[in-house]
Amino acid sequence: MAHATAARQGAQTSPEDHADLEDLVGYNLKRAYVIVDADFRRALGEDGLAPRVFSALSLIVHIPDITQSDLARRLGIERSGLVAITDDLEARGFVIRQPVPGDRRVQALAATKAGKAAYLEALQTVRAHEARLLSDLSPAEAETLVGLLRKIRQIGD
Amino acid sequence: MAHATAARQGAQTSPEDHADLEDLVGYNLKRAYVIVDADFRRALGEDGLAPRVFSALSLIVHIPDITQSDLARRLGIERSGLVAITDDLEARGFVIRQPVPGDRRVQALAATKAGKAAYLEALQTVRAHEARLLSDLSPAEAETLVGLLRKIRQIGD
DNA sequence: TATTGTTATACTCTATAACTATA
DNA sequence: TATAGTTATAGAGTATAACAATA
Repeated sequence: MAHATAARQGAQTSPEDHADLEDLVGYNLKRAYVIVDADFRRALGEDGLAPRVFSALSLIVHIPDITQSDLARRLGIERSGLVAITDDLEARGFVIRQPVPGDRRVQALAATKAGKAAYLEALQTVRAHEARLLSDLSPAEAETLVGLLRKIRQIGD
Repeated sequence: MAHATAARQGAQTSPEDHADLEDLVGYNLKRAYVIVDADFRRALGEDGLAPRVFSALSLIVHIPDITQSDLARRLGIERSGLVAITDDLEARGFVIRQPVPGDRRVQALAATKAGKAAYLEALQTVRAHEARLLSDLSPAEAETLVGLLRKIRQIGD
């Protein structure tokens, strides 16, 4: 049925009109994401924090003694994916895994002094990167963009 | 210098405030992208077109005899990445590689009848997926979102 | 039985570099 | 020399499934 409808519409589609793709939210979302992601990595440098590592560090700094499971849930990724991220942060001396009294399965993540300082420095770099990348958007537009993206995020819960 | 500034701000940051991350465009962009990408794949099914294959097919349908190099440039990826995409579309019988008279290095890509029909059917599925995912956004908001994402894309040129 | 952290494994997407055949 | 398509390869990022320790 969908096929027949599609075929019927096909007769009306001119070959030169390629607005299809450019009008899709998903396509624009991905293209924008790729640009922002690449610029983030460029801004933080070859040996800098990867986006996902920066995000994890941010939550660890702000939520003391967060567990890996909780962190994974908040970041929207699987628990198993957090191991490499935590290893990365631990190897840099930014985070330590701490035993939790009362539940020996759990390891609480805590940012070290160096980790907190590194986070705040990275945050400034990230904010500069975003300011540069969003220079064509007014502050109001940037806020609108974040609000609209959050609406999409809420549906995906 | 940036370090000293960051350290100074650190003293003012309360541990409970984790607006940092949630206010960053990049973070929201990625989270939204992940959701839309996953729903796209779900909508088109296990053996359906992957997002990048759908995008390529869209351009091939709309720009007859486009070359792979041109297509790669328009999609913002490397030439080498297009080989697998073209192989995929060719294996499905949706696209053929055609020799171009006058330059034997080039292979023009052309959508078959089946390819055109499959594209239009997929487009309907994609539009339904986007309508579902963007149900919390008004048509005006969706348009605003696309406009803002395009502004980001333009900077990354 | 369920949960936490972990490992092993595989898959997608992408890039870089080098090759070939042409130009 | 330069370009189009291709191959080989590697590196992120992610998921799934299974495991040991613990609850």
